[in-house]
Amino acid sequence: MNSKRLIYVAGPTASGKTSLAIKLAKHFKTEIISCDSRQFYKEMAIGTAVPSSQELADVKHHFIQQKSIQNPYSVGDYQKEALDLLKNLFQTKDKVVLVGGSGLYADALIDGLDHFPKVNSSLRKELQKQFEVGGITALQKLLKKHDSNHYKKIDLENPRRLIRALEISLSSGKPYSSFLGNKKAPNFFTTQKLVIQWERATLYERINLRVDKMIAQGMEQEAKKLYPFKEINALQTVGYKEWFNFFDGTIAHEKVADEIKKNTRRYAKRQTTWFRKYTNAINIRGGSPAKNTIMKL
RNA sequence: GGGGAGAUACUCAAGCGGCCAACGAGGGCAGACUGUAAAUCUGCUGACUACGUCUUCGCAGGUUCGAAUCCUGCUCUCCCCA
Repeated sequence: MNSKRLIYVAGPTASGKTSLAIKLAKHFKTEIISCDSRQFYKEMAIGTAVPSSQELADVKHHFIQQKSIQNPYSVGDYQKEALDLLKNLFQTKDKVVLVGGSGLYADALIDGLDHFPKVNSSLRKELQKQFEVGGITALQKLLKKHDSNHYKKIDLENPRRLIRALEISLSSGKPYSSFLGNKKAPNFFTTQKLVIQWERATLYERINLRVDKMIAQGMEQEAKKLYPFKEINALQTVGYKEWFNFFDGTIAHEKVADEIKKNTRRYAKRQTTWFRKYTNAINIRGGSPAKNTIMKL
């Protein structure tokens, strides 16, 4: 039996993951790994509700504010880096806390990730162009030709998915699906997932409050600074996109907050859907664990 | 007081005799997800004892085999003239 344990604090945005994670990390005298795909970036602090400087001082955090939006960073990169870090941490700790709302990133670390070959970026642009010219059917036809297996399984209406499968297939000369299904979960630790849950209405109130707080903290200025880089992937993010729309003149200033709130609700919904498949998770209702929960960890 | 326009599902908004439980958009709800993931995509959205039934298009009548669509009256809203 493996004595090393990763405790993953999951839950939708604004559910209180940060404070629970800190509580747990302090209790176990350990450190925190973030799996929040936007808190990675040092340029995005206010709009991603990064932990406060006090919180960061209390517990050592990893993957918070350490990357730049200028450097593309993928789940694959994260998976490798976080796994190495985890190995290191488990040298001296029995427990490590993972926290963040990016389910894909958490799963990649916990369950492993298949290895895919590198893709040159011009290929994606090329496929993107084909999509613009020939529409979704152009991509569908291509995929049918290059990976008829995956063609049967994939969401054929989703250009992103089609392009990804195609860029792998085309650049490697092997079908995308041939790279699937070989992943192995790391075996030097076990994982306990905690999912924070709130009544829908309560969560929405928390989201609204958080957005108002972000705006009060100067979210607009932060977004303004990043506006020149609005095409960058990392900035395809709730909260920033809406400000960019305002700077573009697409939406009125007084509508920005409501739009952010709405899109944050939708994001939270998608997260909830993702976490629903964590069948062995401990549900933390109302954000704080029951007395005996910590014992079980 | 006179003239005109309009009232459609949660909201906006098409429809102008049968193909209408009613186009579309928004909002909401549910779902998918292997390097763009705070991204991207899909489905549902009158009610129900649901491959069928029932009740809807301001209200009340009428015409018609048949109306959200035509007629009459009423109520309300908006605009113009007094």
